[in-house]
Amino acid sequence: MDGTKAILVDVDFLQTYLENKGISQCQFAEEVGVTQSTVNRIMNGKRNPGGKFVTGVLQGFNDLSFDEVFSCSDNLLK
Amino acid sequence: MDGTKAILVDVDFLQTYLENKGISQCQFAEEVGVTQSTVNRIMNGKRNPGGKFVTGVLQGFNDLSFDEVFSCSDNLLK
DNA sequence: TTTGGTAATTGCCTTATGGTAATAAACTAA
DNA sequence: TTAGTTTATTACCATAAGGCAATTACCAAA
Repeated sequence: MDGTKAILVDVDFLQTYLENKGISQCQFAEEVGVTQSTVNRIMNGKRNPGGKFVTGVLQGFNDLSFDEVFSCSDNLLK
Repeated sequence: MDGTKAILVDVDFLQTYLENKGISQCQFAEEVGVTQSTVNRIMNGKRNPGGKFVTGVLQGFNDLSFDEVFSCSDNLLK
């Protein structure tokens, strides 16, 4: 909706990762330290991930790296 | 002030990097796409870097990586 | 059919990020 | 000394992230 920069999530990658590990959106939320509502909004492109989400993912899943999951680009929110 | 997770900046690293390159806080701010006030607040630990700052740094300075400049830990704000 | 787990959604609220001045202190060069 | 640059600070404001709670829909297993 605007041209501001934001951290983006590779939703497809994350989706696949979670499916392969059999982790539900709800479990994921808990591990990351945010609510299911927050995860869902981010996974469906209604919110950009903030510092709390990014940190939670990287701390909660040590096999994931910033560059794998996130990228830096322009805001794509609807 | 609280125990929430946030992205942190390696201020010493960034400070040194900018000094070595002879880049002022103001020039840096412009390159990153935020204001000098925002850069200053982040460099002095009064604000955590947000998505705009992180993205601006990584896009504006291709020789910098997320892992070099940032880390994921608990909020240290005063 | 009913239970249970999951994903999707939404309204309301709080807090954090970032902008916009504007100002002050410090330092350097002319 | 004065002008210019840089860093630090601050009050006020707008917007975005995230929580909370509740609801809906879907689908599989008992």
